[in-house]
Amino acid sequence: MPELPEVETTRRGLAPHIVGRSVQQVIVRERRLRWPVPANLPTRLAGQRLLGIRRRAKYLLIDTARGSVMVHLGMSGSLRVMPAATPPFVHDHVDIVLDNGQCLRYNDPRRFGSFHWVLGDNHDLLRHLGPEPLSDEFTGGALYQRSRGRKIAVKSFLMDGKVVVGVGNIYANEALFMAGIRPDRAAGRISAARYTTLVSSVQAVLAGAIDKGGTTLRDYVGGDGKPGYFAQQLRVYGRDGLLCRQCTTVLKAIRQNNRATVFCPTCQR
DNA sequence: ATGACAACCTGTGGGC
DNA sequence: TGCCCACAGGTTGTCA
Repeated sequence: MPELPEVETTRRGLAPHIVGRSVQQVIVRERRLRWPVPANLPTRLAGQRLLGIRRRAKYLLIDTARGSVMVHLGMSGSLRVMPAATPPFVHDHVDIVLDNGQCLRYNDPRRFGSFHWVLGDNHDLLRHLGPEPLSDEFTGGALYQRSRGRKIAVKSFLMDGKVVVGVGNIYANEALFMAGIRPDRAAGRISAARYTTLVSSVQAVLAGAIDKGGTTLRDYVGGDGKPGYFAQQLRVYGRDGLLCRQCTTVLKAIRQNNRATVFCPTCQR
């Protein structure tokens, strides 16, 4: 479900409800996520005060004085704050019970998400991540250099977490449309100038989506339980067979690495 | 090193 | 109505 804007929206929604609170207990109903939920997580977390909540790529890091809980929402995960007494619904796998009668509840039908306990952000899953897309390190020049000699399609290149983090299928499609670049063009055959445009497009699309509270296609809700409204702004994703909003050409769908790609054959070259 | 692909899961929607 | 298949917002690991 979530790409970077949805994770960031979740982070912003949760922060006011959990930061400063202490953890009373942790209830793990289902350990079998992408990786098993660490057996010592409840012990590590119980009694700790939550000092802050950060995001790195699509990971959420909830800090305590002893270490941090690292949560990934995978494809279908969500985190919500609710009264701890709320009866658990199907796929409610983890509760972090707070000291005010509320709890932070993790739901994930597909169980592609994960929980880790990390110290000092030293974790293999964080180690090899590329730059944040909304940071100064994400530049056209860097993309251009890194792409030389690569035959991989530019869309796949853009979705490679070692190149830049947080750009998933929806926003890769949208950013390439905005930049006027065909998703199936070889990454190594795109000019420096066009990569500069692409960086701006990625940033504009992600920032715009964060501003709208993310994209709700089916059932995504942020930490405050509200859906996102970016779906109304989508130019190509999910619009194959419909007309390009810019030139009225019929949008074309292809599959790349078994993911849906939609683009305008006229506007994107 | 690179790039294509399978794998991990459940739920939903379309076609028949 | 029911059944089967394709597909869904992600990422890692394997293989050629």
